[in-house]
Amino acid sequence: MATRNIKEVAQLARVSVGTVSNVLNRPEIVSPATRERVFDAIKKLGFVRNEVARHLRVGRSRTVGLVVLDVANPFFVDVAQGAESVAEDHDTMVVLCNSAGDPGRERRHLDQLEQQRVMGILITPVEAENPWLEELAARGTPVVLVDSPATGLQCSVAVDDRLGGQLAGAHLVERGHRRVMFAGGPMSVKQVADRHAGAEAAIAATGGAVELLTCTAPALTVAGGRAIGERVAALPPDERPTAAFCANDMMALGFLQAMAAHGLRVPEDLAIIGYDDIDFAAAAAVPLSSVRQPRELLGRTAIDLLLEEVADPEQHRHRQVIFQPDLVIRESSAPRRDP
Amino acid sequence: MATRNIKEVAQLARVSVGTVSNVLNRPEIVSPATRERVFDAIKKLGFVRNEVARHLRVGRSRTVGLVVLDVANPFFVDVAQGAESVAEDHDTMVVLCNSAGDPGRERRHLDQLEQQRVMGILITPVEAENPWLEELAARGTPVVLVDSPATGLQCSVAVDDRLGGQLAGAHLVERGHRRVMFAGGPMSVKQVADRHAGAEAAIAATGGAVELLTCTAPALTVAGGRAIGERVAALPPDERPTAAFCANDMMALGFLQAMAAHGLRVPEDLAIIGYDDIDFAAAAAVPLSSVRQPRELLGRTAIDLLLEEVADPEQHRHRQVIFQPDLVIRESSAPRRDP
DNA sequence: TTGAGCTATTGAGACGATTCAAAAGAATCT
DNA sequence: AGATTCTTTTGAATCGTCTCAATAGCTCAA
Repeated sequence: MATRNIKEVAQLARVSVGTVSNVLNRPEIVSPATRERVFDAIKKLGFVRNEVARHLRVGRSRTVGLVVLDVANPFFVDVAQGAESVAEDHDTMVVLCNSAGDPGRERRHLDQLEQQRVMGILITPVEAENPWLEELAARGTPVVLVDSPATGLQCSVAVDDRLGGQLAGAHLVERGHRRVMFAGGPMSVKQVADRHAGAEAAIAATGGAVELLTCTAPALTVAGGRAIGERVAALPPDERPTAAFCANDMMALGFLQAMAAHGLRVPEDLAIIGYDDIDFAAAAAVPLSSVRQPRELLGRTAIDLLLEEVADPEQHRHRQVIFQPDLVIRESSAPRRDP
Repeated sequence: MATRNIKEVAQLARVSVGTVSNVLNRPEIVSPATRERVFDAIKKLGFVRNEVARHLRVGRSRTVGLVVLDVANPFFVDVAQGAESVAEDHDTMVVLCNSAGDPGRERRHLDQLEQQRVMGILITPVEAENPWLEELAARGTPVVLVDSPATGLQCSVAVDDRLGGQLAGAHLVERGHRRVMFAGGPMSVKQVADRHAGAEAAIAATGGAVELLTCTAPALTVAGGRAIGERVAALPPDERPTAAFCANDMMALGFLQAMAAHGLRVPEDLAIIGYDDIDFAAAAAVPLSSVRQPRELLGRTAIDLLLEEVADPEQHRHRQVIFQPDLVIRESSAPRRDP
């Protein structure tokens, strides 16, 4: 069935198109009688406003893009929900795009979003340095970095990953571990590098009493964690670390699975601590200790900054918001029985 | 910075707007020299094609909407990934919308998608009967139902939930359980009703030897499962079921948490089986038995059907595709030690 | 009766791309 | 040179809505 347009509505209601448009956008300036006639016509024809044409004319869109590193990671789903809850109040749509850690996919999503002339973009970039993002912003699409370091050139919302790493590292040290592994992903991902640096700092503070091994997987996924876990399980017991700090909870869950598969007990044989404190962390085979981030708040704040910039681009000053993570201790890093 | 348009490009390259458009859409019909000039101008100006205007003129959009019941449920994330993988090959965007089981939110998302004139909508509806969806389709937006019963009026992709329920029920019966609980959500959700009906059938087949209790939570979430688990844990041991079939894995995880919190052992004191076989099911405190659905395939097939309809609306015949679930047995429903 | 001061309505441009019939140019053949 | 074909390029019309200056209709006062 052909979709109806404003002109057909105008014809049926015997008014001009301008009036129909007024009924749609500023009903209060239209006399009640005509307004009624127009609404009737709309209903009779099943007219639905064409947002595309409206957008073209008005120039502003009512959607924002959210590009995340991994939709399968509940952390990002929570960030997205935070963003959406705010967007909803502003009658705005959030389109969720998954870069899956692939710069190519990320780039394609950004192109598409820019072509759609979205109101703005929230993004957790794959790579820390991204000139493309700056050009995008320079061409007029506001960008807010989410869970990512501030470059100063745009707004950003992040959690102090270095502090998070430090909390995790210090916790393991305090539990008496002397050989700790950092199970991470590509160090080109700033989050990973920072969490690692934090852990390193905590361990360096022991003055050499504790050793830090670093092992990386190609991606921060359950499979990545499992792969590293397999390698660890294959080590002779005396070379094996007694604790692992995983760059996120997905990896920690994979690591945990590998331990179980090889009959290693957590935390007795090896303690684990993850990062993000996703809801599934508490439900894991051994409830996971983790570094919690304010996930929804991250999303909410990001879109707040974006809306602020859109509302008044002239006066807007870019801001870098940083939240603090905190430690959630569960069974996976419970104190070791004395050896 | 003002965004450039085709006219500015044309001016700089000293050709007509028609030629620029040709360079963009059918470069092969433009002479190499002009093509080069136009590309140079595009690069110099940082021109980005306005997809909104293009869409308005051409009439077809390059995005499809996917409305799911719960983004926090990895099942739907996987369905979305399946859909996106196909969409990507067709240079199409999938916008993910979360109805969160709320008909109001669902309705608002549908309105928005229709106003945006998306190419089509994939949806797991909140309610089985939905006249609104039919009107939407009648007005010209193709709709494909996902993981939902076929109404015959549109395409649909589903998994046989009744069979799934039957598999789960039969499995528990076969394991020797005589008092089984179905932990579900609103029966108005067709999936829940069907899974329940399947379990009921399997149990009825025992000729009254097995008893089925039914308990529902307001939503199919971890919290919902936990709430039901709490109630069960509070029952005196001899009234307590010996097994629970949860309407999905999220609930099963919640149920499991409640058991652990009250010191009940799974599967010894109470066996659990979930539904969906999400990745986290295998990583749970007690690895969950579950009824597996072909999640990504569901998404891929749904968008295939949609693209088929869009490609040739005249000749298109609506189809109802149904997949078979299968049982994945893990520790949470391991055989009971003989009492 | 005329004019001023309202409110309600109108309708002619945008907005930025695509399309396509027609014109212009280039190449080939008589 | 002129006719014929083929290749490129042009530019006006179009998609559906919004905006805004202009107009119409009304009331009230002088």
